[in-house]
Amino acid sequence: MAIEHKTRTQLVAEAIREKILTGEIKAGDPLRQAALAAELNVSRIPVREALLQLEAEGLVNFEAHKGATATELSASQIDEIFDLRALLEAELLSHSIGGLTDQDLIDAELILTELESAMDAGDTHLATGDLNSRFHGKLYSRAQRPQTRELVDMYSKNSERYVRMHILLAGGLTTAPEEHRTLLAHCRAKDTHKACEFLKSHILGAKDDIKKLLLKIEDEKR
Amino acid sequence: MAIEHKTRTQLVAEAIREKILTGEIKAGDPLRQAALAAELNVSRIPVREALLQLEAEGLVNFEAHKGATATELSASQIDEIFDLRALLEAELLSHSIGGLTDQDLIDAELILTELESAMDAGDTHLATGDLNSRFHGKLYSRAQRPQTRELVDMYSKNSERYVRMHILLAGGLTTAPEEHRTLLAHCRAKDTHKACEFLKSHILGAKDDIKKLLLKIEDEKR
DNA sequence: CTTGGGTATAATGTATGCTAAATGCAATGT
DNA sequence: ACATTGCATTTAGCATACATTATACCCAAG
Repeated sequence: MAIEHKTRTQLVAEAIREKILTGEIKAGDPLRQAALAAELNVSRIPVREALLQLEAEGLVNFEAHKGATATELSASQIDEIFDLRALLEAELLSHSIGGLTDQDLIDAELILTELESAMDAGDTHLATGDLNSRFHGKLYSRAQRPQTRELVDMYSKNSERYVRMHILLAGGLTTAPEEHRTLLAHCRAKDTHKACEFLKSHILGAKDDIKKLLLKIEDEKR
Repeated sequence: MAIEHKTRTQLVAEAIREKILTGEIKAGDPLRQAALAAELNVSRIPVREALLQLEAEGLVNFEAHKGATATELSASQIDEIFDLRALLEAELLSHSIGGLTDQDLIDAELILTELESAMDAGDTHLATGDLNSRFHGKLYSRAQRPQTRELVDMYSKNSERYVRMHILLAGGLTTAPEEHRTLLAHCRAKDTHKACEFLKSHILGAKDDIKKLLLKIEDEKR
């Protein structure tokens, strides 16, 4: 395997992205170029370029001459993003489900088992982040829709911090873990329609939970 | 209206975008930072930042240490993009159609009239670019789905150059202009289902035309 | 006390120049 | 003749330095 040279810009982008996703940088916080540059021991140029990338990912807003801030998603924006996710992920799944091999399904089940034991161990961070997206990703892996996939990944990443926040504040996932089992079963049965509809309601269900919480928080601000 | 100060980066981005959309820069062409900087009388920094933005828009590929190239869309990528557009634009329309006012519909019709006279005058550039997107935009204007809208605009822009290319090579639009009238009628009737289905087939029809041409070109390369 | 304008300051935007990586070519050895 | 290594050239990446813009503050006028 070839070693890869990461540019400073890429490293900086990863660092800032992580800060935003973990909540170290909260929504609305201003991102000062000079401060970040000093902290990461680089000049402002790679910081600026990283911020531009993150803007494309929807994690920061970049306003000319005013600087960057971590994006603050309103309840209505969350609403829209999850609607988009439902739409796009169902589309992906419908294109992928026919091509899923037995091995793919076994792999997905293994990830699910890991996910469940992570949940039992109380590691919601791992369960909702990496493992969750790996499970969904496995189901979409045969879609051969790279651009759609990219969009889906982007929006997943973008909503991840809100899912995490929800877990913190609500004290756990409300979406039942057995939903994943059901989804997997539909995929096994190659029942595209049922699988997609179930996936949509799975995503929209998560949305409703998060939105409720967010609306409450928005209210409390007044 | 507030006057707005455009940064060099924005100006450069617009300039390069235009070059790509008009075909002055062809798909696959390398974009040399120094050359662009010299041509536009700026330093390489705004050029770099503009290229990063354009990468987010999908118009260029940016590879570390190798430079940027105008994205080259294969037939299968075109396929996927138009599928996405059909999906997303139908979604937008479904959210917008109920909110469309009489005035909106009149405005849309006016744009359509302009579009038709531009077509009669042989100005396909204007008809397919600005006027076409303004017509569709008017129909989506009440959707209150800013993120979806942004995606749709991005993909429209991205496919525009292929539509133009198609017109050049095929000697005209194959999609009948009266399709727009039909779509408008469905919107007037507030028939969401019919309007969305019609819109989808409208977009997918355009896709097929362009894909055919693209496949032919790809074949001819061998 | 409020409002308007001008200046100070802090932040972003951009130019210049240096560093480092990738590519092509030539020289050397097999 | 071919592969391989090293060098030279080109191009991108980045740091430093300077220019420009926005904002906050102060002072003066109403």
